[in-house]
Amino acid sequence: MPSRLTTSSYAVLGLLAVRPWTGYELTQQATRSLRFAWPKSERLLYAEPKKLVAHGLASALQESVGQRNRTVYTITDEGRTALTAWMATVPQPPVLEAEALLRLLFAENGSVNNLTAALDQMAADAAEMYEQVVTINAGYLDGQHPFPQRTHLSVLFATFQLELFDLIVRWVDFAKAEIDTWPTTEGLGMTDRTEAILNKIKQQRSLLESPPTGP
Amino acid sequence: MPSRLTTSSYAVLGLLAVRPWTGYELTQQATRSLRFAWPKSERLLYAEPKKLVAHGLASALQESVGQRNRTVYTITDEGRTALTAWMATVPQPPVLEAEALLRLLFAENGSVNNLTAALDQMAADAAEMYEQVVTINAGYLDGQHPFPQRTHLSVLFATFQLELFDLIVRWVDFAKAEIDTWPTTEGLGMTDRTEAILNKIKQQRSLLESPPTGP
DNA sequence: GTACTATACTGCATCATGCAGTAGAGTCAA
DNA sequence: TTGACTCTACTGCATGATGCAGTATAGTAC
Repeated sequence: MPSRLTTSSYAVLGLLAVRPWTGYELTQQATRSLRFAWPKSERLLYAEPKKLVAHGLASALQESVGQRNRTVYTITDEGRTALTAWMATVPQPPVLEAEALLRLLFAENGSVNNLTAALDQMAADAAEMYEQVVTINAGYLDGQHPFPQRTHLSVLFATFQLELFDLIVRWVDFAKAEIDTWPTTEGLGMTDRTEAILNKIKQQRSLLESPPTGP
Repeated sequence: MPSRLTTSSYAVLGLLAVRPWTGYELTQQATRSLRFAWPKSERLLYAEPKKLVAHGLASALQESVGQRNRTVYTITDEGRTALTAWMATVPQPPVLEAEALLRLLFAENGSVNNLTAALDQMAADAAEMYEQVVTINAGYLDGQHPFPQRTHLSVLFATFQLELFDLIVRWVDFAKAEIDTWPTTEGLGMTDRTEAILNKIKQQRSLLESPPTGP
C-alpha cells in the first residue's frame, strides 16, 4: 500500500489543480509560492507527486527533451475530489520557528551584543522577504501574474506575509530599545520596564504602538 | 562518533544552563517555554540530552524514586562554553508554517465557507495562545516566575508572541472582510479591491490600519 | 568549442515525528 | 483497601522529512 497523504501531499495536489507541472517545475513553483505558508525541501517536493500517483490522485506522463526524460504530473478527477474534501477539513494551528527568539530566551549565556546581533539578523531576513513580496506583487499591476484569475488569492495571501515581516522588523526595534537599557543579559529579573510591560499585558494594551520610552 | 549537534540540541542545552532537569521535566519545560520559538516533539526532547552527554556537554545521573529510575541531566563546563559559542553564531531566518494560509492559496478548490472556516480556525488558535501567554505573564506580577532572575527575558519574548497572535487575529478580520465581497472563490482575478490593495503595497502603506472598506 | 547555468532528477545518511507500549508512583473516592 | 485515574518516566519502531552529494543532458553566452 502507498504511504499516507500528508499536508505536503495536498500542498502539491493544490499546485497540480492549477495546471500540470513537471517534477522540476513543482520544486521551483512550490519554493516560490508556498515558501511562506508551507516551506518544504526540494527533495520532498520530488517525492510527493509520486505518492499522489500511487494514490490515483495524479497521473504521470513521461516526456523526452532530446536524450533526457522528464515526468509531467496531471491531477485526476479523484485528485480534485480529494482536494475539495481536504479543503473542508480543520487546519492545524500555525507554527513559528525562530532561532533568534531562542537566542533571546537564552540570552544570559551570551553578551548583549550577541543578542542584538541575533535580533538584527532576524529583522534583516524579514526585511529582505518583505522586499521580495513587494516586488513580486507590484508586478501583478503590470500583468505579471502567471495565473491572472488567481490574483485575488495570491494578493490576499501576500497581505499576511507583509504584515508578518513588518511586525518582525517593528518588534525588533522595540526589543532593541529595551535591551539598550540592559547593562548585561543576566540576572536583571523584574526591572521597572519589565513590570511596565507586564502591566500593559495584563490590561491587554498594545505594546508596539507606544513603546515604554516615556513622555 | 556521536551524531552532530542541531539547533534543538542547543535549545535543550539552554534549558540545562538554567538548572538540571530530568528527561521528563525537560520534555515538559521545553513544551511550555519553547513552544512558540522552537516547537519540538516529546520524542526528540528525550533524545537530545543523551546526545549532549555523548558530546560531553552534559552529565547524566541516575536517581531512583521507589522502584523506578530517572535520569537527571546537568550541564558541564564544556556545555556552557559550547552554548556561549553558539550564542555568537548567526541564527537561521524565521519560518512560519500555516495550513490555513495554504487553504487560502488553494481556496478555488473549495467553498467560500470552507475558506472562512479555515481562517476562523487560525484566528481561534491564535486567540487561545494569546490568552495562555497573558495568563502566564500576568502571574509573573505576583511572583509566579519559576526563575525570577530570568523575568526580563521571558517577558520580552512574550511581547513578540502577543504581537504575533494579535496580528493573526486582526489579519483574519481583514481577510474575512475582503472575502465577504467574493461571490465565489474562483476566477475573480484582479478585482477593484485587489487592485487597491496592490497599489497600497506598491506605496508600502500599511494595510491593516485602514482596511479598504471605503468612506 | 568551452565555460557556465538551468533542467531533471536519484540515493543515502540522518534528523525528526507520531504512536504504541510499558510500568511504577501518587491521589482520591467508594 | 481496592480500584480507577492521572502523573511520572521513559523506549521501540515505522515513517516522514531534510541535506548533501552525485549524475547527466540542454541551452546560452562568449
